Amino acid sequence: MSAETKVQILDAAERLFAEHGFGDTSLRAITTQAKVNLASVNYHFGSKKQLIQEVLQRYLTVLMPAVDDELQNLLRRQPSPDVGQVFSCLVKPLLSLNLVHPDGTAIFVRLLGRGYSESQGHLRKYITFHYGAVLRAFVHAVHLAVPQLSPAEIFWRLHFAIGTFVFTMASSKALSEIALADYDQEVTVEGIIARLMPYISAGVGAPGTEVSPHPLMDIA
Amino acid sequence: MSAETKVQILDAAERLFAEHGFGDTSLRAITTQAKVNLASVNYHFGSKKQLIQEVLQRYLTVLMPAVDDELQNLLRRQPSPDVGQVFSCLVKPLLSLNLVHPDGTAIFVRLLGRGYSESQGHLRKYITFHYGAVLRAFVHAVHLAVPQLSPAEIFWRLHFAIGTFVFTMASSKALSEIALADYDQEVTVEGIIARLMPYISAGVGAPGTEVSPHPLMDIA
DNA sequence: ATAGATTTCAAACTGTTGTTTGAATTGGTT
DNA sequence: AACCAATTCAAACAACAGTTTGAAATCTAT
Repeated sequence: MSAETKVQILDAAERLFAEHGFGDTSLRAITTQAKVNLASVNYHFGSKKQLIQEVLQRYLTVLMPAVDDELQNLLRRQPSPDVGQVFSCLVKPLLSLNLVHPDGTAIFVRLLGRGYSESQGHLRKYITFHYGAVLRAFVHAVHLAVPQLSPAEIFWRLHFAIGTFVFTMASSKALSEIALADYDQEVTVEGIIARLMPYISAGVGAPGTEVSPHPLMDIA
Repeated sequence: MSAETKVQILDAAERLFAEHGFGDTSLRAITTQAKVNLASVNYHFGSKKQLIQEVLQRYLTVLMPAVDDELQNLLRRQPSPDVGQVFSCLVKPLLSLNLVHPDGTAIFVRLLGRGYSESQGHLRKYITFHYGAVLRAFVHAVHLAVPQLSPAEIFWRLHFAIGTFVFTMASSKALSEIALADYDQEVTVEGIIARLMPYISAGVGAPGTEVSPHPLMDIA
């Protein structure tokens, strides 16, 4: 029954973390919802911090290799991809999280948003450390798609894209409610992702403006 | 000396809120940094919640009327603006916050990011209630710039843009450090905003794709 | 069936949070 | 100078956080 308890904790934790954030979700709230004893979190995971890590890990170990596969597939059949194609490599892997877990895509992507804005760069470092190769492959593919942009420009644009994505997903619940009330739109995660792609593709692929980062030095 | 204490609390609070978020900043941390007594927060502001509100208010009362002015100026001399011109209406008002307060732009925009992702829609409602007219004026201007997009599509794109903006600014400190280390770029808030503009303009102005929000209904 | 390891449980512990209290101090007005 | 209101202050408050404890219960393997 050990595995049972661990899974119940992870399932309850990911939902509460996604909805209220890591800091504002207490272990008591998690164990109550998971119907397990309070102490079992520390018994099975050691600490709250490690619980958070395992919650994210469960998704990352599925997502990242899938993204890597998609990228390799794309570049094999299309050595000069466009931006839309590169970003589309994220779609299927993201949606496949729905098969791993009901509502998995939405939950993971909200967790990602929380992790990026709450953990002061902790999550970023974790991903960079454990999945650096996949990240580099992705950046490389983007570079193939928009070779006219400098590496620095690509760096910024990619983080803009992450921001667009992560923020939208973190607020997706509220946004969906507004869309339903104001525009009679029933919204799904797939729908939001589909709407995001043109925006991100156009943004990342926008004409480069190698802005001087030292406006005052133009005078000197 | 009353005004003195209030201002010191607000100044310390906005910096700590911007850096660590609202939930993870204790009143004790604020009062220590402000060099005032712990109880003075409740004396002058009533509660932590109201302190947060006043911190944001101090900026919104400067920013929003300025944005309104810029929008009216633009539409008067350019009844059919493009997307870039509309979003440029945000730039000067945002940078003017730097005059109100040292580093005001960066602080405010980080607060905005925190508020949007942490306060579960509380901030959004506050802004909508108090500055609904300015928001509508902005949406109207965007509609003039991209009349081919449906109101629903504009709604989504604007929130994508907010996400891009707010997330970038919330992580601007970390991003600036990376940019400096990896690309030898000294980065300022002005520089980031300048880089953001082409991305957001291209994203919001991207060709519309009125995606079916009910993918399964296509089959039925 | 019994011994030993694993897991659960209620309870307590330690630290921190926002808030309140009532006395001490300060400021302005007459 | 004397009074009253406004402000500051140290201290305590209750609620809640994550974690630890040691005994009870359960499972596993001989």
